[in-house]
Amino acid sequence: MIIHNDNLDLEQIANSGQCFRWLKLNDKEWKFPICDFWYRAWHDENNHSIIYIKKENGQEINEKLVNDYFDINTDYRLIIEKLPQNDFYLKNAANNFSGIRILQQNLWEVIVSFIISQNNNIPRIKKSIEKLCSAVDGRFPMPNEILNMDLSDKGLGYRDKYITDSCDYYINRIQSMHTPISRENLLEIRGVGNKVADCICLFGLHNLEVCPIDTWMKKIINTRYGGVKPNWMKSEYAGVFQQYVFAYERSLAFNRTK
DNA sequence: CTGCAGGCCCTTA
DNA sequence: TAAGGGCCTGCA
Repeated sequence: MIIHNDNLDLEQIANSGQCFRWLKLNDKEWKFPICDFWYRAWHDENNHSIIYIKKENGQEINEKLVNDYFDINTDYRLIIEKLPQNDFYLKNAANNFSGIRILQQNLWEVIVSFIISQNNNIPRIKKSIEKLCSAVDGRFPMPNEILNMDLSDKGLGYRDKYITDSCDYYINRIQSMHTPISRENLLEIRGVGNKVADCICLFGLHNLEVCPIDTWMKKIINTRYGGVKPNWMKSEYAGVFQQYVFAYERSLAFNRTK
């Protein structure tokens, strides 16, 4: 399968922090899961806008499934055009990370992943998720499967009770819900506070207007905007803009420590 | 050895 | 409504 898109960069997406199960295979190839199956993708050597994708098991690809995952129906170029033109910091961030997209990942996986992410670092988050998956043959476990697991060896720390709580909540409430899941619903889960709920809304429910405020965003508000939350954080595509400045600020910090 | 990492819960005031 | 301590664990 071939995708042609100017606003899709595998490296930028993999490092954006919205997904924890992407694997870098070599200089150019990435491996990632969509709906219980693994895929592999790489950019054309001569044209970065061309992305080749194949399924690991060699089966034919359901192209709609992959297009939905990469949110191909959303035009990120148009979103970037909408950002405030007088905000040079945000413009610079968007220009440097215009290949980031908001993936449409499985809601359940997003819920668990971001509960694990609280007060945690990325290597350890990935390790915990990997251990959960390896208990069920490498796919992401369903709530009832997690409830049947021994969680003590998954490196979850004090979050283990939050995970079992979310399993109960998913089985008893979310699965049978007739109306769309709301932020208030998510906050009912023990271990889900404002920030985690926002991440689930953005990455699991694809609410692009939601802008999670984490320690990086707080730092950005303080150092770049004089302690006042800029209006774009409350705009229609605040979640997308958040991804741009998040990646940008982290790249600056990374270069400083090198 | 501390400090802390993409917070949240719980208790106080 | 706000402030502060405690929390699992691994890595710098």
